[in-house]
Amino acid sequence: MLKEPLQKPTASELEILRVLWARGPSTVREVHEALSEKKSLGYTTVLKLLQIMTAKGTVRRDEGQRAHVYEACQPATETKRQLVCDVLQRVFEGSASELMMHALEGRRTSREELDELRRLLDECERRSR
Amino acid sequence: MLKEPLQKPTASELEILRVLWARGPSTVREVHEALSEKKSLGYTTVLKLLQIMTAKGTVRRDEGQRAHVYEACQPATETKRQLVCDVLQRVFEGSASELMMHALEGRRTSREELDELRRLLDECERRSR
DNA sequence: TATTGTCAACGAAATTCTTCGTAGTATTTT
DNA sequence: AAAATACTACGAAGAATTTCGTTGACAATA
Repeated sequence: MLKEPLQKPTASELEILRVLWARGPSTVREVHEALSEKKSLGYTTVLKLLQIMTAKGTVRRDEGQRAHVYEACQPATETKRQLVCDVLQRVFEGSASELMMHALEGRRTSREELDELRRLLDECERRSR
Repeated sequence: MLKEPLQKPTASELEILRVLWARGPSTVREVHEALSEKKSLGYTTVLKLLQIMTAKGTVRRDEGQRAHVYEACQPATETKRQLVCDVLQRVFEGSASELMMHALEGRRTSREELDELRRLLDECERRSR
């Protein structure tokens, strides 16, 4: 059953995806070790999650070696886009500026970040013209 | 048990909150009718959700009338900030510009929206200086 | 007042998520 | 080869979510 990855990853799945994005293709052990630095989590828990994600089509695996190597099916940027679009719709009715407003509010934003944001707007504008 | 609303609302709870934010204090019937325009949902489902949310401290209710009147405990802006901060951390490791990048990507952004975004950045900068 | 309609409370089923324990198999070390 | 180690598969328990049906109280109406 190869389903399109229309469904967004759950909280736990996202944590695993982040490891895979950061490390690239990894074994269960490697993912488990990476996650263990942040929180206590059983090895088989990670294994099970990866098996579920494989079934969902979120990740694929290379069974060539005894320790299967897992890899995200979608590029990080695509999944991130999907996740942000989801809140954009569900919380802000599609208004990017409202989203931005709440993102900037309640946190100090560095000079660099502000510059970067401006650069993004410039680019977006150039592209739309 | 009055718990601080540290927990983020679930998907269904958010839908209800959005109605309460838009309408202001409302009865179960009113919330149900508002939601019914978008999707089919039983009356008691909405009632139950509101009862759960009351228990969690997400909403409070006025039992003065036979039809209780529900109201969000937190202002919309506070909950929205919380939700966006959550993805900001969970998905983008706190980088607002990365969040923005993915939000702008994959959708046409209107001139007005861009202007508004620029205005937000100006304001943010002014405030931080 | 008898009937009909409205409402809250409760329980509970169905689903999804999260987390592991156990068992079995393959590999490596003694 | 025997023992220890590393892995996958499977099942399942527990928690959280979502969705209603049913019941009983109250109110409006005929």
